[in-house]
Amino acid sequence: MTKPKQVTIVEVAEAAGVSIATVSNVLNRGGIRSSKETIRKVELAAEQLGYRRNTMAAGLSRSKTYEIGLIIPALTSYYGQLAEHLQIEAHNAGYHLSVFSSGGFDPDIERRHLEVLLQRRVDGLICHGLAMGFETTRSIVNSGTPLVLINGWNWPEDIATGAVNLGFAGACRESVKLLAERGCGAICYIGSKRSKVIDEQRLLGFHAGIAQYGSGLKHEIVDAIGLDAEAYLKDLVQRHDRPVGIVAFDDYVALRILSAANKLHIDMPNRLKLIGINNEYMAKESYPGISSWDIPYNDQSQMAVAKLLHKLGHQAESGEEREIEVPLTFIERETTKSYESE
Amino acid sequence: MTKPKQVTIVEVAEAAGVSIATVSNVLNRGGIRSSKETIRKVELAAEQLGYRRNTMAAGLSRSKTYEIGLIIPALTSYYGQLAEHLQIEAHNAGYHLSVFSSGGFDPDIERRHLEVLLQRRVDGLICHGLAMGFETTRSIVNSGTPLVLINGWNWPEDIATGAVNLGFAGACRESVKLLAERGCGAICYIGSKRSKVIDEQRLLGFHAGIAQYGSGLKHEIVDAIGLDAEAYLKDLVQRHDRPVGIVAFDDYVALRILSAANKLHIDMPNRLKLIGINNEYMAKESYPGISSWDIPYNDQSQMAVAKLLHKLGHQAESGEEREIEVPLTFIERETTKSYESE
DNA sequence: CTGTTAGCGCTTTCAG
DNA sequence: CTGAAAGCGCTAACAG
Repeated sequence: MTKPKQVTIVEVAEAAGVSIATVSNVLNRGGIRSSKETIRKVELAAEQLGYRRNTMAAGLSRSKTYEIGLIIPALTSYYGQLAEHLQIEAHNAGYHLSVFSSGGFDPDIERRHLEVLLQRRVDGLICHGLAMGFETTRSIVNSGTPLVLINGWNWPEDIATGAVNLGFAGACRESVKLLAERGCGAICYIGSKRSKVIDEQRLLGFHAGIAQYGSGLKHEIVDAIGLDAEAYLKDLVQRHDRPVGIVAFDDYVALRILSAANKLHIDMPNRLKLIGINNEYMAKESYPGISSWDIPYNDQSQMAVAKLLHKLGHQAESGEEREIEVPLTFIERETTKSYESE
Repeated sequence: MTKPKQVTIVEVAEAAGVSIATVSNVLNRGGIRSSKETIRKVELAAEQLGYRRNTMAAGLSRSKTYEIGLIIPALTSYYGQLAEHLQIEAHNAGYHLSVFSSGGFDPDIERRHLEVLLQRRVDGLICHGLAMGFETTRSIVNSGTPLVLINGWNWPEDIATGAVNLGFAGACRESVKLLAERGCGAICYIGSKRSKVIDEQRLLGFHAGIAQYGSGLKHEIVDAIGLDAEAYLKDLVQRHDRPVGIVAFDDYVALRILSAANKLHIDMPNRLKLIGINNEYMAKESYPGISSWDIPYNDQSQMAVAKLLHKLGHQAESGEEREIEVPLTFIERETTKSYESE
C-alpha cells in the first residue's frame, strides 16, 4: 500500500529510447514536430509504464497552472449549481476549477482557502461577493492574480476587479410590478439580513418597484430570520382587505411562507400572492407551485469565465465593462396565477 | 495587471541576510533549531516582501502534497453538505480538500477529474460510490493512491478500498416498522433508479422491513422518475381502506408526494403517512412537516477522513474494517404523527 | 526532428 | 545553529 514511485518522463524516455525532451514534446505538447515513429514509440512506452504527468513539476516549470480557484459561501443550492456550471465552463476553456466553500461566510475560512489557492499559484480566481471581505480581496489584487467577482456590487474603485452580477434588483422590481398589476393592495418584502449585499440588491429593486408601480400601495419590509411566519401572515391578511403580495428573499423563505399559508388555509393566489427567487426544486414541486425567478447559470458562468480569460490575456471579448449584469427570467406558477388549462 | 514575479525564498534570504536553507527552516518547519534572532529577521523579511510559499515547488520537493481530492456526483443538497463537512475535517487534519463534481454521474467527467487529481499527486482520495465506475476505481488503486469510498457497498474484493456507508437500509427497515406499527394497511416504496446503488440499499431495507414487520401487509414498489404523483396517489388511496404508508427515496420525492396529497386533500397523517430521507430543508419547512431521517454528516466525514489518514500512515484508529456503517436518526414530523403540544 | 542543458522554487541531507 | 549543494519532474530555449 505504500505509494509506489510514480513513473516519470525519464523512465519513459529510456523505455522509448529517446531523450526526455522528446518525451515532453510528444506527450505534453501535442506531438507537434516529431516523427510519427517517435510519437508512436513514446506513446507506447508511456502507456505501458502508466505514465502520468506531474502537474506540480509542469506548473513549476512553466509558471502557469491552468488552474482557477473558486471561492463561494457554501456548496448548497444556488452556490452548488453555480460551481457546477463554472466547472464545466472552465474545463471548456482548458482550465480546471478547484472549488472551495468558505463555510457560510466565515472570514477565517475564506482567508485560509484563499491562501491555499494563492500558494498553489492558480492562474485566476472567481469569488462570490458574499464570501469576500474587502481586505482579503485587496490582498489578492495586490498579489497580481486576476480576479472576477460574482455578485459583487459596487466594489471600491481601488479593488475594482470586474464582476458579473445577477439582476436581483430588476427581478424584485418586476415582482412588485406584477403583484401590483394583479391587484395586490399591500406588498411586502421578506428579506434575509444574513446575506447582506444580496439582501440590499433585492431591497433596492423592491423600493424601485414600489416607487414606480406602487403608488397608493401599502408596503412593508420584514426579515425572515426568527420570523414567526404563521403569526405574521395571519396578521398581515387580517390587516388588508385586498389581496396581499409577498416578495420572498428566495424560494427557501417562500416555502416557509407557503407552508404557513397552507396551514392557515389562506387562499392562494386570491388572497395571497407569493413570489420567490432562484427557481429551486421546492418552488416547482410544492403545492401550490411557487412563482419564482430562474437563474441563468449558464450565462453567468460563461461570462465569468470569459471575463477571467480576458484578464488572463486570452483576448476574448466581454472584458471591457467593470460590472455586467445578467437578468433572471420569471417562471410563473400557482402562487400568482390560477391555472385553467396548462 | 501582468502577474508580477512572485517573491521567493531567495529574495527573502537576501533581505534577511541568511541562506535559503535557513529561510526554509524558519518559514516552513516551525522555526525549530534556529536562533530567535534569525527567526525574527527571516519572518520580518518574509512579511515585508509579501512572501508566499509556492506549493508546487514544496510538493515537488517533498513528494507530498497535503492535498486530498474529493469526487462526488453533484454539489447539491446531500453532496454539497457532505463536501462542506469533509472540507472541515480535512483541514483539521492538516490537509486541504479539493472538491470536484462529476456533474451527475457522468463517467467521462469523473475520469477527467480523477486524472487531474492524480496528476496533482494528491495524497489521497475520497470518492462517492455513485460517482465511480469500477474500472476507474481500479486504476486509482493501482496507482497506489489511497482511496476511501463514501456510500460504496459491496465493492469487488480486488478493489476493496474501505468505505464508510450511510445506514440507508436500516433507515428504510425502521420506516416500514414504524408505518406498520402506526396501522398502515399498505406500504409503498417510491424509489429512484437514477441512483442505482443507493436505491438498492433502500430497497434492501424496505424488503427487510416488510419481511420482519409487515406480515399481511400489502406493499408495492414504484419509481419516482416519470411518476404522475397525483394519479398514483389517488389510485393508491382508493385501493385501500386502512391508512397508506409511503417510504420516499428522499425528501425531494417526498415533497412531490406531499404536494400531490395536499392537492387531493388527502388527510395526513390519518389517511396517508409519509417518510422521507435526508432531512433537508424542505422536510422541515413544508406543511405538513415531513418525517425524515437525518444524516450524520459529522460522523461520516470524520470517519472518512480518519480512515484515509490511517491509510496515509497516520496511525489513527478506525482503519481496520473494510466497510463501516453510520446510522441515520429519525426525525418525526406531522406526516407520520399528529402533534398535540409539540 | 531530436537532444543538451539550464532552470522553476523549495526541501533536505550533510558538513561546517 | 547555519549554509552549500543535490535533487523533485518537467519545460523551454538552443544547438546539432
